[in-house]
Amino acid sequence: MQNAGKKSGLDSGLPPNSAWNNAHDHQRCIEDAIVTAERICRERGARLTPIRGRILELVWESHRPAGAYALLDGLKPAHPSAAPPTVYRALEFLLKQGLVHRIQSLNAFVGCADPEHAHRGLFLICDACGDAVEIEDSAIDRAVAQSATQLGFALKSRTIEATGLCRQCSPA
Amino acid sequence: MQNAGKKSGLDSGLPPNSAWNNAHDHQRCIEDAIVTAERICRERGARLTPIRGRILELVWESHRPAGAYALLDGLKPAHPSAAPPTVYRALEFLLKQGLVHRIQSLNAFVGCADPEHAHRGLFLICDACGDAVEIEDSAIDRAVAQSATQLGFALKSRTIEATGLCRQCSPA
DNA sequence: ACCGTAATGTTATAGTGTTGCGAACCACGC
DNA sequence: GCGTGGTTCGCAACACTATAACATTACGGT
Repeated sequence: MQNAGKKSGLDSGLPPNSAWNNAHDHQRCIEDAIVTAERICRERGARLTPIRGRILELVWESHRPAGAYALLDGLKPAHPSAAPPTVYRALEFLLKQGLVHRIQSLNAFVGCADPEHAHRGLFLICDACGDAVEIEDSAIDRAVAQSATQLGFALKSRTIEATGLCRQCSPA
Repeated sequence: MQNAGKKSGLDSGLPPNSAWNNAHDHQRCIEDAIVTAERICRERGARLTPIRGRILELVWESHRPAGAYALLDGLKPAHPSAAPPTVYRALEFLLKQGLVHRIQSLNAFVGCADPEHAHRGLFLICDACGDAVEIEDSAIDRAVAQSATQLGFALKSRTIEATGLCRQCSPA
């Protein structure tokens, strides 16, 4: 269900999203994400302003990574004065709070399903439907950390992004 | 890049001819890369034209990922008519031949030290000196493949990019 | 020499991200 | 209430990254 097309102008030509979990109620997805974000920000004393909240909603409108300028288009109806820096500043805030992730290979952003604790995810991006899912795997973490350590490299951040076909989009 | 060449003891400590090894003879790095590229292209019937060769040289001038427009600047003296498409076409060719890699998080390109066989690397990028080294780790490959398989995801490609401080740049 | 394809030239434009500065806003202490 | 200082936002311009579209040239095979 994370249908494209609800109320925003985020669509840019890819096939409509198909949920990786057929049963998932995407409206619930969004609401949960917003509620959680509000709580987290309250706890941390961070300000989830209307602009930032709206960007977060837009990011969550689908599980497809959203580009900054698509987000800008979605923001403009409610905030006509919005410009690129408006979006990038909001994204910077959301990234810092761990509420969204950046997908480097797409220059785009997706909501984070588990913003409570810092984590290093692995993204699986479907070439067909465009959906990206984030998973965690401690084995990968260990393997990367070990490789780095062997070279005397002090790891600070890391991103893993994979492409392919998700179950729904795979031929039979 | 590092270990330009061939087999170096693969896992213990620094590769002998590493970018992160002060002693490494970088001129040799470049020459090896060019010679290898010429041979590979000859074997494959691919045409390593002057423009493509020059771009490859430029990419290899350092172990720091080079942006397309920096490469364009380097290309212009010898090819005054060069324009962005010139560079991107050359890069497309080099990428297809496996002679360079793209660093997604930097929108930049580095030479590949082992273009002989297809491989999925892991890049360690030093925040201080900017050098990027590519390493391979089958354990990571397996871990990623396993995670994907569990979700019914048919893996096609994957990139791993990590940042931090290399040994030379680490505070004692 | 001729033809078809690959490679390059050329111009224009799309897409992504940043800088700088000043005004508005907000929390906080007085 | 009233500053005051830091955060957020408006606004304009700009810088960087990448591709589209079409014309032209060079190469390789017959």
